[in-house]
Amino acid sequence: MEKEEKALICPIEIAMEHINRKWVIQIIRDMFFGKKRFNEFKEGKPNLSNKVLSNCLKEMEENGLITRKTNGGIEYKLTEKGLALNKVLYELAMFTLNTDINNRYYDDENKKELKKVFKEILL
Amino acid sequence: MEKEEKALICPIEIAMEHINRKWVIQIIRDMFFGKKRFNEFKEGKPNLSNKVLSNCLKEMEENGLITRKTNGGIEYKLTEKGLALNKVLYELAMFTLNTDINNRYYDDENKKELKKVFKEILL
DNA sequence: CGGGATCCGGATGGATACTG
DNA sequence: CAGTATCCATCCGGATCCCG
Repeated sequence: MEKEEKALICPIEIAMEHINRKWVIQIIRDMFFGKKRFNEFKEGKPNLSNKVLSNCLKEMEENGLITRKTNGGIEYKLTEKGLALNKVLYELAMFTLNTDINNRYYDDENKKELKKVFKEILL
Repeated sequence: MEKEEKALICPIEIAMEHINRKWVIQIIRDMFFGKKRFNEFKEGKPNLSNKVLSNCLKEMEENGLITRKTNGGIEYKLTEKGLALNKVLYELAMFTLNTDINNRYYDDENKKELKKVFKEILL
């Protein structure tokens, strides 16, 4: 009997399957910033419809990123696994801030402040 | 005259706009692993059609992640900006490896080896 | 408040065949 | 080798209305 071999799937691809969908990363970011409820996630996202948000939260729950609990209304929380995305989010933010060399999106002061905020919240 | 304010878009969202499309991350990973040519990117991706790959490479070029140059055939290369995604890729890989606590995808030896490889190539 | 049910249109992905 | 050109399927987002 030979040793069982699992086909080695690239871990990067597996990670991307968790966060590929359009709103997932933004919702996770919101949760790191303290948001918990359905209608909170919709704030500032005029294009996010109920259906899409609902599906999104469901998929995130199936993927083990969040939990859904009743607590005088329904609250969503990051799981251990969801929290483990902190460094991914941090590096995504740093990528943008570090490659915005022509200050297309931010001036130097913005960058400094944003780096500080993301570091405090995500690391 | 008041100070000009740019609307502050979340840097995480901007980063995601670069890598959201289905094959982008895998192509960038391939490039970190030394692949340069159209047909090399197709290896191991039976569902990646010519059209989709072509569009994908075009968009990545527009986004400043890669360059396209003729060199006895056409070669794609990561730009400085593209290379700056190294830590994002690394953290994506680590996320999967660190949260696979039930060894669903990898056994402990695989994990150790994969961590080593990604560290060498991406950091 | 936290969604579910429908419906629609555009974007995206994929297969196949062909080309300079 | 590095794509284009078609055609087709589908997914997905978004709008709207409805419900317990």
